[in-house]
Amino acid sequence: MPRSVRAPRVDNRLPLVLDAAARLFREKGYAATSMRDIASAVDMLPGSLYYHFASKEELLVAVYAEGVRRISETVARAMDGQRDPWARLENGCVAHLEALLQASDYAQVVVRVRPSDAPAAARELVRLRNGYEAIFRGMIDALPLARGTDRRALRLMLIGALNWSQTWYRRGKDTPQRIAREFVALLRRPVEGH
Amino acid sequence: MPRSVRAPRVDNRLPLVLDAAARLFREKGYAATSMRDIASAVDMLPGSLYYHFASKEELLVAVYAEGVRRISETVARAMDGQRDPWARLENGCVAHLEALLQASDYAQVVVRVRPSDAPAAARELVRLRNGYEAIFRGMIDALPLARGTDRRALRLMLIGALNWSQTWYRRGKDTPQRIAREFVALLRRPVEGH
DNA sequence: CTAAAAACCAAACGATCGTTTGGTTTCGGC
DNA sequence: GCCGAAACCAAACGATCGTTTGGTTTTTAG
Repeated sequence: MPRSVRAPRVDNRLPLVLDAAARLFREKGYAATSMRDIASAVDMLPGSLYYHFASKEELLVAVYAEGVRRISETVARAMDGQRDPWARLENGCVAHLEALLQASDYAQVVVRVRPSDAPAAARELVRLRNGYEAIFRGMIDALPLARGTDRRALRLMLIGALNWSQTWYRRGKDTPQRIAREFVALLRRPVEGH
Repeated sequence: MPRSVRAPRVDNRLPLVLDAAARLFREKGYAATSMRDIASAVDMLPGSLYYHFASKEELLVAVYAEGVRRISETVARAMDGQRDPWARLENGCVAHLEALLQASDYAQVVVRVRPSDAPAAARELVRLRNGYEAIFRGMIDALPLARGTDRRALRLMLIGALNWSQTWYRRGKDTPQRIAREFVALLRRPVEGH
């Protein structure tokens, strides 16, 4: 069961494989990316990938888990140092969008790939994603809101709006900071006029 | 160029093919659905599909176009009869979600499939989707809003939140009506308390 | 009734898919 | 310096992929 009884070799290309897989899964999606695509991106033979992973789905899980880890860490880091709940939410959303739109192929895989794309690993992928969303739930629950406000709807609306930005975001025309701040502002202050 | 110089036959299974393709593209995604999957769903041979479509991408475009047509019609129909801009928006969002979560496999394909999944047809798919989003833009632009409100951000936030609901919606636990109305309400009235 | 177009069937094409198997190189620890 | 594990290579497996080609059936218009 323990894959390494002694230290791994330094020429281990596993990190490169993960990077390439993350990039390709993000660009083309899970189903449209072949093991050969990933292997040739790191100058390996396709079969060699199976030294590190038992299947394509297991490789996806590894990328997905790393994606969740990176978003969680980024968002958590952006939150502390802030006391005000609204400031914590705003900083968290900015960090979430920065990871999703700029920084990390891994993070984008979490949003792009559906658990049902890898049936055997679906439950695990959902479990991983729920782990992250708990952070978001915490941010929302800390907000002082008007009586009767549906916090679940608020959370789902905000996460949905942020994640969907992946489909229309254009580098250079928008910035994650502006988008996230504007979304939070639209919720916070009344939008109706006259 | 005109495929039929006389009336098509009544035993034409083209509509069944489109229905099956829509269902499978929605369930499994574009890349993970094979022409053989679609053919066997309607008891056809794979090659026979090429009498109706020159390629898999062309079949996707047909499904996608029908999806856009159905959402547009549903939303437009739900809007008229209403005078108040906020009522029009609310009814439009409800109709959008009903199409997306309950009614139509075609509509779900429009949200699920990315234009980049079919490179040769990507521009056409984007064009089709922009046609629908124009309706949404109209609804937002008609709203009386507080000075300085970013209408583009408002539209993108609302559409994103609605479309993303596909990933967490559970039949029986939620209803499209409740979700859409709650989302609009969260934007309309101030959410901050104390 | 008949010709032709519509709507398929039957069978295969080459390419690519995820994966396996058996061997080879290369490095870390004693 | 040497041995065993780590990290691959080389080559192929059967299955499945989108698509093509040539023929067959069925229906419609005149």
